[in-house]
Amino acid sequence: MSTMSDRYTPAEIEARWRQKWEAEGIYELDDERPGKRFYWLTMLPYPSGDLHIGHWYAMVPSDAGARFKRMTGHNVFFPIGFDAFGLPAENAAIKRNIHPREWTYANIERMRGQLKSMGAMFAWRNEVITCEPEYYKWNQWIFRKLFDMGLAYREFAPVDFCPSCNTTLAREQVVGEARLCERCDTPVVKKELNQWKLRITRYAEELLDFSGLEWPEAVRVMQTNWIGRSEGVEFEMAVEGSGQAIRVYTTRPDTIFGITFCVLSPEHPLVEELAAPAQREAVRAYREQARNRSEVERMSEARECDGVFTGAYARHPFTGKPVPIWIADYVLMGYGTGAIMAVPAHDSRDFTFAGRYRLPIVPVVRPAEEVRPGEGVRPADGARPVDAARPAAAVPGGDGAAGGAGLPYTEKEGSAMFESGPFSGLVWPESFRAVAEALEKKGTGQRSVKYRLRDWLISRQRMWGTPIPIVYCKACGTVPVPYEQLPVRLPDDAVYKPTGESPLKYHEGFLRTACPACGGPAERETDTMDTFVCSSWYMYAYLSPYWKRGQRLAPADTPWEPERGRQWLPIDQYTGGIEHAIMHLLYLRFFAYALADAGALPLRAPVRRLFNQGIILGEDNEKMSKSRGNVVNPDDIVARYGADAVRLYLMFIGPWDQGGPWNPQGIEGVVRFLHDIWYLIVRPGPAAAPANAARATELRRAVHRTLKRAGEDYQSFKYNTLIAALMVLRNQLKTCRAETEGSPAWEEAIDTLLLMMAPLAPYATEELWQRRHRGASIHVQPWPRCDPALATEARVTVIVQVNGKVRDRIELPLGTPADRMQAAALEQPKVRDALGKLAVRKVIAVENKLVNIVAG
RNA sequence: GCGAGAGUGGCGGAACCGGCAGACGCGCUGGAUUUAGGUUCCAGUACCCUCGGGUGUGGGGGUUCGAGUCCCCCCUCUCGCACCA
Repeated sequence: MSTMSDRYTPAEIEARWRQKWEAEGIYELDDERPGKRFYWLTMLPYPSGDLHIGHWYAMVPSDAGARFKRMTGHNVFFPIGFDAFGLPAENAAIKRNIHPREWTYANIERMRGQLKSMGAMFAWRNEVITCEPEYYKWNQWIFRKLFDMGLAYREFAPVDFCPSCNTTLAREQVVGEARLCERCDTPVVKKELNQWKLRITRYAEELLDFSGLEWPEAVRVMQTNWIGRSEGVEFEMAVEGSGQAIRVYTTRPDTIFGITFCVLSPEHPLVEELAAPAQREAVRAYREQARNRSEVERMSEARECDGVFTGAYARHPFTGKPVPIWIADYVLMGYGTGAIMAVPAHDSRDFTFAGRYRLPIVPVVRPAEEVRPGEGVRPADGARPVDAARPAAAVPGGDGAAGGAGLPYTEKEGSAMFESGPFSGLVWPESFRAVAEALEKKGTGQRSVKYRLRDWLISRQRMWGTPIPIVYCKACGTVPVPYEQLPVRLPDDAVYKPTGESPLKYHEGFLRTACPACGGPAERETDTMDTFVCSSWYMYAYLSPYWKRGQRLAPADTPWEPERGRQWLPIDQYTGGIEHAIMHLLYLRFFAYALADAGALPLRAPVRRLFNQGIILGEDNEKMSKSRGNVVNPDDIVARYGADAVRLYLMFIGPWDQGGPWNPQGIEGVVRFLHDIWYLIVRPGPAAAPANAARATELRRAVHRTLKRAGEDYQSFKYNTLIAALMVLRNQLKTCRAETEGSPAWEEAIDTLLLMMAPLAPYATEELWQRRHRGASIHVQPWPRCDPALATEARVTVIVQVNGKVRDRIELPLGTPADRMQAAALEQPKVRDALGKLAVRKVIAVENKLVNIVAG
């Protein structure tokens, strides 16, 4: 200590304290530590090999929040781990002819060091690596559990396939209108395959319930839209000349009298049967075309809705009139019943379709105020037989001219039915209810709720993932691997070839097994699980990593120590990127429901409070990417300025949820700030001026004002304004140093400043704290107490306006009553000047703020 | 098209419930120190101006004693969803 330099040398200081904290384990999980338990979580990183500035931006402010929480008396658990399965490892393995594990663990090794340089209070002893068999055995256990509960099933169906990643994807992993792979931006293709899915749709309704969750509005809205609940009516329409009926689904039963045709999805099972002999060939050709249509074609902007008449007619449920049945690929088999009633006057897609094939357009709802009482009480004439094979002009009454301006009219709020028989005049939502009830009474329809959410496809044709614990036996069929035989391990000697196929398919040792049911020869499932399975429950695993290591698993187990779960769950604060709004955050909630129903999890809402940080952009305000050459390497900046400066700067840039561009010059400001604090403490000040009591009191007020502000800003993650407030205090300390240094006020100011800064700049504050106090770490100190009397000013500056323009300012004691303020204001010479000859009409006085004199 | 969010100096951004617009920082300008550059320190920095003041928060209207903030209309940008019946 005697040779201690007075220079600020972050590299030396940071290495020293990092070592000390680690040796003392001050950040590790400790059930016995006093204080209310608080589980603070940042999303676990993928071990890509290099820590990106984006990782810093995600984790550093999160760490600051966790540290503040600890200072305010909480027993904080802030774990970290690695989401270690995934395709990049496999690609690297092929390229270098090594095992993906080698690549992955080398990256983890490197990233651990980088993560540690951040100076975060991670509880490293609870680290979890998801590609460990002791971790993924629980993925398999959970899969098995879901299988037993009927929540995991295998289905042969059209699925999205990424030709570049050579694997199928979940619906959530297909992005945007162009339908690109979420990982590699390649357009996905449709394939029909046998795939394992998790029945997330069973929880659709519950997933819409966010009550009690402090989650950002944006996430709640996105998830709600993704789940896409709609309330409608499903009803039967008899098909003429056959015993069959088609079931259609609509959310607009009030427009039912406007039906002019029906549309089945090309894949609808009844199509073949219904098609009239004359139309059979056209129907078959269209189905063929729809099946082969590539995604690109389907999405091309020039594409219009097309379809083919089947030659069959359905009967309108109320009028009994025949309605032509078409097939068209704008109707999807995967939603509703795969069949619709088409009301072109009140649905834009039906409208386009009707326009193209010149089908009639019959309006039956319009704004309520435009519907005259008693209008159109006779049954509508909307559904006329149409010989769609001939041009519409030749169809009696089928010239589509009934439409006119203002169509399609799709508004439902405030709309009323007309020309709809007994329903005419009914206004939404009465109109919905009345038609729905009528259909229900007939016995051919019932109200029905549909969701856009699809089941989660988890099969991946990749090797570096959790093997799906299923065996296929010629005799017994699909057999789940028994709990006690888990884990099904990945082979260590798989051969990686650039064929794009999973090596598991050719690994005899893995593939060939004995059927758990009959003992006969059987084959293992070679698909692995989506890595989002790992991240759907890792937060519980952190509590007791690799629980039941080396032990046999049983159905009644819990993948983590149950007592720990009861003590520490739910996660009190979760932070991470908004890009996970749908996938990870939806799967996580689904898993919580499923695990709770399995009796494994003691709660259904796993995350109480969520915060999404923004994205840090390159200097050019663009997303960082190697191709743009605007990537900021945190290691370089740490080497130059120290981790504390990088931490401070990332939090100073702007609101955390906003992200923003990295300005390489901007960091200088926080570097100066750190230097200023450093030299205020370690170097003797200027020759002391006589101690000044008034200055000292002023300083104390500033300190407590800042303390109040800092506490508030920490809680709402407003680090940018928090740091600005600390800088203001720094400026004041520099100004008043000569007159206050050495006084109790000065000492209080310095200690308080260090404590307020500790969560932001853990290294420098620890070093300075230890130089002043020697002993327990600054990071186990309590948050300083704020004196509210000092935090508020005794006197306030009141502005005086004349007709809304500022003319003067007056200093008044806090809480001066309005009439006294008014009197004081009117006495000011400047105010008198400004008033001149004007007569005072009115005076508005707002306590502690302003006086506005209205004159004219 | 639907949904969400955002438009404030040269730049990042402040501004609680409607009450001094531009805190804090970067950059820039001038000065001091320095052989020079850098560092550091001091002063200045929204715009216009006849130095009294005037104008300013994407544009236009409105409410109010008073609007960046509230209401209506419009424009621009970012994100999410998009044949979901």
